Amino acid sequence: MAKRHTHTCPIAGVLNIFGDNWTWLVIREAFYGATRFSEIQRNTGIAKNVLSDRLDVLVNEGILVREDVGENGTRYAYRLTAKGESLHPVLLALHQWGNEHVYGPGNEPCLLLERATGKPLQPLAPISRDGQRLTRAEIETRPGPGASKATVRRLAKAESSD
Amino acid sequence: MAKRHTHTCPIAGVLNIFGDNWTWLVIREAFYGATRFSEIQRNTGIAKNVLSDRLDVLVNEGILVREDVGENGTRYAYRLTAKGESLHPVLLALHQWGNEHVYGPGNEPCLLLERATGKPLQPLAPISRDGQRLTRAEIETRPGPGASKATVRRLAKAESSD
DNA sequence: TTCATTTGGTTTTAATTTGCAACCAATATA
DNA sequence: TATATTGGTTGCAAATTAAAACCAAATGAA
Repeated sequence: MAKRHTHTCPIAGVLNIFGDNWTWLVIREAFYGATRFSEIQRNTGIAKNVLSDRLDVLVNEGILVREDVGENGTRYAYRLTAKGESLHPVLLALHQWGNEHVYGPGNEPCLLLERATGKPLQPLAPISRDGQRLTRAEIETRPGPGASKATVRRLAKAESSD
Repeated sequence: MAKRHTHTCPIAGVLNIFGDNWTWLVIREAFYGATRFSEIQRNTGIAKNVLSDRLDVLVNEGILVREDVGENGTRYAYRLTAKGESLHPVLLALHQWGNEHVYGPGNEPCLLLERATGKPLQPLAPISRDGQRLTRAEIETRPGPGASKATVRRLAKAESSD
């Protein structure tokens, strides 16, 4: 978290919020249903001061909300907002990669299944309008309305070298 | 990168490799086609000693390979392995989230399009065997063959509280 | 052939961040 | 009233990072 990325890039933008380890683990906890400070701390092993800081960041970014439970006291619940929930595909992709490449088939700590059938969830993949899986080559990366000049140059070069 | 996560969890496992900011930017560079040390350094702004360290990690993890170009000299190219390429869905998910939630519609620095049609790539989402989008509630998270006792307890609690 | 430049780093140093333990205020419980 | 729990904050030592200087090998230019 030392240095902010200043170039105009969606990935760099995400990393300015989720720059460290712990932030993702906090998000994981939120998706697993942990809401309390102490609960998150226990489950992740994060230092209290760091957790405090990261929760502030996530609340300020509108990814979590801090609710006052019990009743006007020193008890709070942190919950995902809609913006937070929209991180689900990111988390799924990380989860599947971890199962496949960190632990490997047959050694997954935690499986993802379709609840209706009990079958393994298919690997997350980009899909075309007509439901076909898209390869990397079938996806074009193009400067958008918010592109900087550097981005335009960058992408021109990347596309031509592909 | 200070502390390794020790609990058995696919996400924690990924974070032990991709724990920091810079590692993801290096991966982004690899996907954009940057192969050279100096090129990656210019494009990311990462300090040379840190880049050196991160490239070593990625090569050791089998995510990049270091090839000797030019010919047996001091020139190298870093390229994604198949394992590295399999990070594509993660990167796409990050990219789409950044466009949507960091920059916002109409201000995306970098669009993702289906090359065949020029239409925006659909948001990455989990789909069922019969091609239906799955909500979070339709996905079950269950201890796998490599689960620790802690994971089993954890998930039992999470599922019951959903 | 000599000299400068580029590449891909390593080393050094200072500043920043982390992990850890101690502490604390406000409730809740016995 | 005393004690425990929750959700933090504070202070400090240790680890990590950023920035700059330095360097060896190979290439290119004169």
